Amino acid sequence: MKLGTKGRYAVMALVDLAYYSKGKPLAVTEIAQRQSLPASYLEQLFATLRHKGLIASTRGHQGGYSLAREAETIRISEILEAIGEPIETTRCSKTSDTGCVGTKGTCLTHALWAGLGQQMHQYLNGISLADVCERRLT
Amino acid sequence: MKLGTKGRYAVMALVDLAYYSKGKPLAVTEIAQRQSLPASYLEQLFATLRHKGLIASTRGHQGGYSLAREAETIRISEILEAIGEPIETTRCSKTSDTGCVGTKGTCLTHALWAGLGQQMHQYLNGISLADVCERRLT
DNA sequence: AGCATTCCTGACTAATTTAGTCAAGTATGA
DNA sequence: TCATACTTGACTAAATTAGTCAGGAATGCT
Ligand code: FES
Ligand code: FES
Repeated sequence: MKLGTKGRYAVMALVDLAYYSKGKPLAVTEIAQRQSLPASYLEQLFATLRHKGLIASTRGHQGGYSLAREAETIRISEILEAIGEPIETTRCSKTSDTGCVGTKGTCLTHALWAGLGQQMHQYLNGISLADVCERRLT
Repeated sequence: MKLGTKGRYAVMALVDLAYYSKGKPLAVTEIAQRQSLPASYLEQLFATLRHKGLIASTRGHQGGYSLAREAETIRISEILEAIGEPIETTRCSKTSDTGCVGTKGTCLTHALWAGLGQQMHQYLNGISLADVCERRLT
């Protein structure tokens, strides 16, 4: 049950973006250096975040990335889902081929894992980028 | 952010054990069949669960495994930790070589992930095997 | 005693996922 | 025109997961 670098990096980068960008777009290399993340990897992540509409890009000289919306309105749960790091506590939902669906609909532990997933989602959905920036965390 | 089979299988098996064992020990193959889990894999898992003191074994004919303690006193969080599926939302804690510890102690998102981890642990710590058996889940 | 049953252990492996790198191209402003 | 910076896709090394397999050891039943 671990969080991968993809999700962590994405959130770190967006927090950095929200924190240091003053209206102007920031270059990937700048963010990568400041957060000590691999720049080429971050470029990949930013590409998908852009496709998902969380950030906007400006090309050419003085270009870079900026948040597509206000930091207050971007929730952590959104970022993780956009980057492809979803909360998967159950294994039965989608395909059902690898799923643990028994004869009686769901396995004995389904409700447990579903509850855990809901708990996590609730937490991450209640926190915005701005909250992290200003350290408003419980 | 996904739960591996190791953790899920361990909990499923212990729930089965708590649910179907009436004082008598149950064989691994029986549990594996009922929950449709790979038996040889489950044997491995049960070995480590025994070493951690969560279950007890009886060898020979009519042997099998039984809970070492009352189902009411075994928390899900214990099982996951025992089986080696810990909650790892941060990456800085232990070794610090792969950690994302920046110059100023902790990275910008540390508190966020720590909060998530605490949330998860709290949830799983508040639920016992007996709770799952009797479907007392929120 | 002998035999079936069941736990017990360690080594080994195939497949998947993660965590990236790298190279080449495109757009932009100075 | 040139340096800057985004954009894309292909490729890969390493780690982790999810098991299998073979053999051994204890126990109770007949
Ligand atoms: S987790 Fe949904 S059926 Fe097992
Ligand atoms: S998660 Fe602890 S310092 Fe980044």
